[in-house]
Order: sequence, then structure tokens, then C-alpha cells
Amino acid sequence: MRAQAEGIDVPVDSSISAIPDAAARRLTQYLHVLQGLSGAERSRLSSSDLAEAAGVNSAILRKDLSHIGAGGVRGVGYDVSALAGKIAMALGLARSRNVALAGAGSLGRAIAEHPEIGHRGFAIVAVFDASPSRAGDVMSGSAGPLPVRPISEIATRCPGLSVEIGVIATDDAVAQDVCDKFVAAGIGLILNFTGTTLHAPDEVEVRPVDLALELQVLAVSGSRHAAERATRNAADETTDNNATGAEPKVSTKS
Amino acid sequence: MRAQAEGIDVPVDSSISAIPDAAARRLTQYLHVLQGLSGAERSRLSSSDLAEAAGVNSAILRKDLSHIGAGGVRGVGYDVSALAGKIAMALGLARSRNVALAGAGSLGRAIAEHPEIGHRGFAIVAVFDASPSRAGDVMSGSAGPLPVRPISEIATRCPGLSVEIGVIATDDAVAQDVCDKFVAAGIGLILNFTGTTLHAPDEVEVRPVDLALELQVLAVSGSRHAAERATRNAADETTDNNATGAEPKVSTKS
DNA sequence: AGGTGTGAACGTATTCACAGCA
DNA sequence: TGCTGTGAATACGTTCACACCT
Repeated sequence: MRAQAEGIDVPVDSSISAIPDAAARRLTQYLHVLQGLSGAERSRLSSSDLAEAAGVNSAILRKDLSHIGAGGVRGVGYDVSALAGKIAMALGLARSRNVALAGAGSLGRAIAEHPEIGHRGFAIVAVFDASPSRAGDVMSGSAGPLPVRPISEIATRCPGLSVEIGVIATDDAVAQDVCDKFVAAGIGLILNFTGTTLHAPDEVEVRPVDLALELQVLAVSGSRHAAERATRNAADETTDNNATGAEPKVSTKS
Repeated sequence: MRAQAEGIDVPVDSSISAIPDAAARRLTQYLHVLQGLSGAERSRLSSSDLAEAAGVNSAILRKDLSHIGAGGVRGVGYDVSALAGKIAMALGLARSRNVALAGAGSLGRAIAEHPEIGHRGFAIVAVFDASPSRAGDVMSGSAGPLPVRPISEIATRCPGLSVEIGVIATDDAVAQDVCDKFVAAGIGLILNFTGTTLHAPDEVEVRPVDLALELQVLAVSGSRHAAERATRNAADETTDNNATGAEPKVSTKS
């Protein structure tokens, strides 16, 4: 099963399909920033303002907004609430989506209690766990308390709950098993927080989010910076005692 | 790929920075897959095998491995343990890095208890939290029990612990404050799990990992697939529209 | 003026195809 | 023979610059 060997473009005429992936990622961020601003008095803002707030280049922001019908007014800018609505519409986030969560450990609990998830159009409607000791526990999700069920009940409960997204936050060992059960239950979108590389049919989209991997990537980026200044052993102290962040780049050595 | 703010950085003479960013991300994944395989009997494997396991194209895998001195044997493949060592070496993951964690809530606890983090060269050596009620709690990290300290102690404790990476898993409201304190303490690598866009000096690398955002991106990608079969959304495909108070659906939640 | 929208230039990442070696 | 390593070709994403609207 070749994961992404399908190079031929599939003609999907939906307006959503026009958004180039990377832009969609930023659009969700713009939306989040806009929602934070909608309470403020600013009812309009320019692309540069929004770009500043989101931490991106203003040019790419306008390009991103152009993919959706951004309705910006030339010489003025964008209306905050209207733009937020447009983005949410274009991204298909206008309606709420039901989510099933697998894994009632600390990670699963963190996801269920995550303050943003419930406010961005997602509702966790079921929690499953492989451990019998956890079955029967009640987790406090954003949409109310949720009983923890054994994962064997994924097949029976998910279809009735109109679950669209499955989140896997279990131990690595059972991740593939849970994935298979989600797929069997008709779930087409899976968010995988485990370190396991999941295998699923082509029509199922699996998105990995490995927390440890993010740490590693960060560490690698740091090594790159460290390598710039000195090719020596980078295993040393960082014990500078500059109270303020003056911290000049150490370019001496050698 | 600076986080935010363009800046006039004249970065790197690129004498060493051979690894092209995106490749580094995949290399960490290859490393993880290899570590999972090193227990198995397979002592060698080909690029296509590894590509299959990691879910990527074999061509790009070989390209990635070529960036480091991947010592593969033509006609045979790669030696599992040797390759894992090479990747870890090239990525600078050979040594352990000390991590400070801010946020002792459910998300912080999930990170501290994450099984992979302790096994991939990271040691959480300090935990901070803004809430006084949590100060004094003890969290079970991968490197032993850890007392939760108030965030005001970041400045005093981090330097003595050789902390290289700061992880922010607090509430959004205090994220920037914690970030500032980490920066002041000389930490140059920050992993941000909050939804806040953090601002930090250029020499500090801030990597955002927003869990809710990952869910949204997944939902958007899913809309693309779902557009083929038309679930029940009935999204209009007319790209036109006037922005005259068209009823913004996004509500500013509580 | 002030700021959006967008074609064109640019840089980066991925894929292809094949040379070279065990 | 088979698989690695890598230059060339291609696709993609970002930045630039400016036309165009208010």
C-alpha cells in the first residue's frame, strides 16, 4: 500500500480544494488570532496588522486570504468578524465535528481538557481506553463528563454518535489496533499522538502529531545554531549569567 | 523559517548546516522507526523497507540519508544500529538535553509522563507552574519525581540545571510571561504548546505546537476528501459573495 | 494617499532517472 | 543483480513588486 504514490491530481471541484495545504494551516491560525481580537474594539484591521499578530509575512497573509473570498476593502482593510466568518466557512469549520478520543491517560486527559478544542468547533463525544482499570472512569471533557469505555466498544458506539474524527492518545502498543477499529467504524480522519507510524487505507487520512518528535526537531534546530558559532564540542555549559537578555553571539573561538 | 518577524538575518555560512530543515524532521522519524526495529532480528534493511515503515517515499528517504554520511552498502542496504547511530550523531541527539517544563496542568503532566521523551535524549529537570496551589506538588517525570516550583524561580533555578530547552504548557494567559522568563534565564529553545503566538528575540527559537490547530488542519484536509462524496454539508461552491454583514458564524465563545 | 489582490521571480523541497559499486 | 547515492527535472511555497480599487 503506497501511502502517497497517487500523483495524479484528483479533480475535486470544491472550493475548499483550492487551498494549498500550507495556507490552510496558517488560515486556522489567523482565525484564532481574529477570534482573540473580536472582543477588542478593533473592528477593522489591515493585512500587516494581522500578519504582525500572527507572526507571518504580510504578503503571504494576503496570498492566503486571496484563496478564499477574503472580501477585503482596498485602502481600508478587513472587517474582523466578517473575515473570521469567511475563514471558518472556507475551512469548513462552520459546523461542529464530533470527536472520539482513544486513550484516557494523562495525554488523553490533556486533550479532553484542552481549552481550545471545545471552542473551535470540536466536541469530544466518546472516550475509549484499552486498560480495563480505566473503564468506568469519568473524564471531564469540554462538552460535559464522559465515561471511559473499553476500546472494543468503538465499533458499536461510534456510528451512532456521528463521529468524524478519531484521536489516538494511547500507548504506542495499542495505537494500530485502535486505528484499525476507528477505520472499521467508518472514521475517516485520525489524529495520532503516539509515536507509532500508523497504517490505514488510502481513503483514511492519518495525521501524526508526535510530541517527542517536536522536541527533537527543536533540538536539531538548536544544534544548527550552536554549530554556527563553534564547531567544537557543543556539549558544554550555557551558564552565562547575563541577567538581561543582552546575550551577544559568541563568535570568537578558534 | 524564522518564527516571526523577518529581520535581516544573514544566517549561517552553511559550512555545516547541510540538513535542509524538512529533512531533519523526517530523520527524527526514521530514527524512531529504527529504534523500534533494533530489537527485532532485522539487522539490515533497504531504503524501501524503511520508507515503507516510515510512510514516506523511498527516493526522499535516500536523499535525506545522503545528507548525513549514511554509510549504506549498495546492493545490500543499511545496518540498522549503525544507521540509527549515524542519524543520532548528525542530528546532535547523541547527548541528553535538560528540559524545563512550565505548566503542571493536565497537558504538562502528559508531557512529563510521555514515555518517549525520556527515551529520546531528553530529561525534564524542573517543573514550574503559575498557580500557587500547584507549587509543592510532585510530578512523576521520566527522570524521577519532580517538585513543582513557582514560575518566579525560573530565573534562579534554570541556569544551575543547564537547561537548554523550555517547554511551555501553561494557560495561554501566562505563556508570554513564562517565555520571557525562559529567555531571561538564557534558554534558547522553546517549545510552545499554548495557542498564544509568542514573541521572543531572534536568537531564541520558538516552535509552536498547537494541539487544537492540528485538529483543525485535519478537519480541513478531511473536507477535501469528503467533498468527493458529499457528506451532508452541502457547501456552496459559488465563489462570489458580498461581505455585507453576512452573518458571521464565528462566535466569541465564553 | 492607503491597502488589497495577484502575476512573476525566487528559493526550497520532492520526485525522477540513472550512474556506480558490492 | 540490486540497491545506494546523487545530479537533473519538476512541483511547491514564499517573497516581491505593482496594478488597481476606494
